[in-house]
Amino acid sequence: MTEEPARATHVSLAAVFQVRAGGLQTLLWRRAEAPYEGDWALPGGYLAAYETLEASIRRHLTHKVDVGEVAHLEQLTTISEPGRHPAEWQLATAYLGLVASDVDPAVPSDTGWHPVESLPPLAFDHREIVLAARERLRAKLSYTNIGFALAPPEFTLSELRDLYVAALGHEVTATNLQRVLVRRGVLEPTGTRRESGPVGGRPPALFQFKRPELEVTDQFAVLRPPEASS
Amino acid sequence: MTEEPARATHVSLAAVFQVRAGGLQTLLWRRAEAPYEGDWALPGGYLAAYETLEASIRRHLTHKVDVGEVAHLEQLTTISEPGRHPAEWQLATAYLGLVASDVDPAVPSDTGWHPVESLPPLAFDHREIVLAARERLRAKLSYTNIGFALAPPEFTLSELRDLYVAALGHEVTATNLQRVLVRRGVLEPTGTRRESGPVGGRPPALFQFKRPELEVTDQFAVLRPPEASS
DNA sequence: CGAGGTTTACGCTTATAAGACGAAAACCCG
DNA sequence: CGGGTTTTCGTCTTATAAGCGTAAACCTCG
Repeated sequence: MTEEPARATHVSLAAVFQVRAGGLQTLLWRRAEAPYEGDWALPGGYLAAYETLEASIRRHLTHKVDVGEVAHLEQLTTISEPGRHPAEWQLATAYLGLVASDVDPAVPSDTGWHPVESLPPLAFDHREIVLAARERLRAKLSYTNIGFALAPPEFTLSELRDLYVAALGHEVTATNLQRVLVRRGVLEPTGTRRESGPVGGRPPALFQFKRPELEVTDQFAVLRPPEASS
Repeated sequence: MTEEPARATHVSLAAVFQVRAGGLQTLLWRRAEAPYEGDWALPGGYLAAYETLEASIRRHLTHKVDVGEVAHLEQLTTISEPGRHPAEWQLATAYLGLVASDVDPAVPSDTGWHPVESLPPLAFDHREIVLAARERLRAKLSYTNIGFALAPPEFTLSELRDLYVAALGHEVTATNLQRVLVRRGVLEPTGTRRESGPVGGRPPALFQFKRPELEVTDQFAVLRPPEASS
């Protein structure tokens, strides 16, 4: 029995976040065709033959933003509700993308940044995807070094705190942020300090993330194994 | 421009775990056809037209195990490497399934349980999927109440500890396990105690999980917001 | 019926991590 | 040089987890 299996179309989508104007914003483009003509949508598009999902989302992102500016990209989930597209049977694999706050990539005229706090009407199930992506980001800020993808190469603790505040949506004290990140070994001072600005005040020390690859802090593994004694 | 997008085949797969004989084991079946004829493989199969991925994996699991015994099922990731199937362009969405330790579901003759510690040669990329699923399980044991899906409705602390030991692969002290889980409010004593067995010893108290739905402990959100003062 | 063995339960102590707070440091401006 | 501002650092308090020892509750066997 060699029946032909059913084949759905498949798209890759990405919720690309950047902290702008003190808030978390996501990249959207305005659809010019039905369905959902005129609504805003996530960047993405059809998977090409023999193409990897990650290659696909990178290819489609290229049309909306310089993909070199996307500091982090990870798969979230695959959505398969048959009614998610009104006209065809289409699966969607959602990605989370992050852009550092010190760049302002050029985007086409149909594309722009929108605060996640006040999203316009979105096409398909894209609103749910954006909110799920934000939850993933918030969770990972706690137990990984994913903050490196939101921050410039060098930054002061106040600037980093502002990024965390924007992404997490609640206050963060710079003191504790420093201790937590330094203890985990993901943050280190560069040794230099910024020339003080026009407002005065003590010139802040500059910090950087030690490694620009995603790392999970295993410190949150409660019931962890007993220390291997030397 | 209304080009036809490319369409891959799509399968759902599940790494179904159960603690058996003191170790974590996964459900495998032996392939009778090429490719990978004779190798062991994860349960799963083609996605049917207009079928949800979760419905698909449940349908395929039915052929290998009583799906009613699967206490937890969650999506892991979607794999799209074009070379993962030697003959066709096939995507795969992997699931993690858990079966409580007090049941022994009937399985077909081509299907059996295998210790994750010593897997036989597996077809396709199924070995990686099993190991990734185990990592997900281990992580979630620390910050969710997912243990309910591995444990019987009622259990002693020693039994629960044995389940955690088997799943985590390292020692766990019953004292700390109890304190951690009770503090999080996921575990509660039933009030009854088990009649003592033939070995003697103090009869243990019986416990149960409060809620059989997956819950995430937000306690691991470091840098959490300041307490809302009343 | 009591001693010894076994398993569970519980409380005390120690270690570590996080949050709160205030003082000191380092700069600007007038 | 004094006042204002921002950063930095240390300390105190609280919360959580781990280690450990002892008590409790049951069995069996002599």
